[in-house]
Amino acid sequence: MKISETAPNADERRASYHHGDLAAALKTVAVELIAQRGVEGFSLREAAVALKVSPSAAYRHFASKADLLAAVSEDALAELAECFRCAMDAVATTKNPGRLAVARFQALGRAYVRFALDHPARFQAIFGLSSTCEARQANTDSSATEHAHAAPYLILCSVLDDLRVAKVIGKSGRTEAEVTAWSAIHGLASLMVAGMLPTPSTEEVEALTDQVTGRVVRAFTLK
Amino acid sequence: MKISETAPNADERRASYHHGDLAAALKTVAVELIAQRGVEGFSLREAAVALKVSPSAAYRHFASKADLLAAVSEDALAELAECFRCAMDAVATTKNPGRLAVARFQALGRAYVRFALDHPARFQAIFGLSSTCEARQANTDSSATEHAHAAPYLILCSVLDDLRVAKVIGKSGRTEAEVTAWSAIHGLASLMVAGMLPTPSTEEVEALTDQVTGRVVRAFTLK
DNA sequence: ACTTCAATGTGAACGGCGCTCACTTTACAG
DNA sequence: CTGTAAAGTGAGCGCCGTTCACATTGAAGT
Repeated sequence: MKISETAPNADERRASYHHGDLAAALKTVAVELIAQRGVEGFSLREAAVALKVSPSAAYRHFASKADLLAAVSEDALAELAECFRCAMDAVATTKNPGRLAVARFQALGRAYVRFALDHPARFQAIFGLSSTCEARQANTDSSATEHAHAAPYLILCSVLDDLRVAKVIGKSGRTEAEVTAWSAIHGLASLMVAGMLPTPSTEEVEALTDQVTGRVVRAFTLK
Repeated sequence: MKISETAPNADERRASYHHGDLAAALKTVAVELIAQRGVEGFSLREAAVALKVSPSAAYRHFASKADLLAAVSEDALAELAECFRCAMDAVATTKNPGRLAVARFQALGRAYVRFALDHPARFQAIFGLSSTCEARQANTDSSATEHAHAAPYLILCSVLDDLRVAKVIGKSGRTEAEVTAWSAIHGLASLMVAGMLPTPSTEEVEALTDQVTGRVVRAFTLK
């Protein structure tokens, strides 16, 4: 993003032969192409052509197509985390810590679903490939996969901690809530992106999301 | 033409030129290949070679690779529905209709997760492609997608009806429960298949699944 | 029994793909 | 001014999905 601030003829010089920041440009155009054709329809060559660059040029910056996709996924994950932080900060502060934590939790749910629907390409980049089945023995041993979601996951956990501190949920519930809350929100967003749930207007989506997150809170609320 | 000395039965005679049931064979080998290489690594040509058949032969039975995958998905969905029915039938009958309905609901959750983990290829065939993003205007207009999940979804709904009749959940909760329960279970299975949750032993998986389904029930239980 | 025909499988071919390699161009350090 | 490493090029390999003209087969009609 910090390319065009030095000299006015920088772009032109770069355009002559060297691109300037082909790596970033590739990631950007990749997101656009994925948005148009889906992850499985994304083509490295097409991205190169769109940037008026030889297909082999991409391999100076990424070891493979999968590597580029992984980089896009990483960026998207950071973006999701940023959305989480924004959503939490945007929650109106309340004196009641319980209500505040619940509001934050629901804001996270809305942010997650909104991210998935607004940026399906990025969402697909994060969760779309996953290289399931037996074909992932050469992968970094699961710790990387876990780490990949660390940022948003940790934010969720911090809100769950808030809920526990505010005595909205109990101690044992706190642990269970990690998986349950993550599953419910992720499942909702996945099904919506996949078009397997009626995807109504924005307001209805938010209402539906609030329903789900509200039920999750209820599932763990101390009697 | 040399096939067998004893009795050239129908199968072997067909094997000379005509395969017999190439459509079914393609679907079967597709599942195997997807299990090995994942959906995105699946190749029509490789499937044809595995069956000792010309790549173009597949096009006598399926309009395209996507069409074959759709057929696999359809079969997998029927199989999932069958798993649901088996799981429900296997629940020990109880006099308490509430407990029975809850047990059935949890059995459904276990069946879903078990199906996803035991048959990741089939699970991926159902939910893996989905043709998200803008690239699905040529698709059948969402009613087909909805119908695609009709069978398992309807089974889930019937159990939710049981829960309502048994007064475990309320009337308003009954509607919300459809989306919430589906999202939670689907999200759990998706995250597990994607390896984004610690995938422990079978027993622990069942315990985790029961936790989630139990919490869902709790979320809708009448006070 | 012979013909006809629709169904099914073949092989070659087209363009697009991921990826590699030898080469060229550029930017910059010494 | 020059050498060197980074960055881009273009040809080419093998695989892919898909198509098309053609070959083979089983069965139905006469």
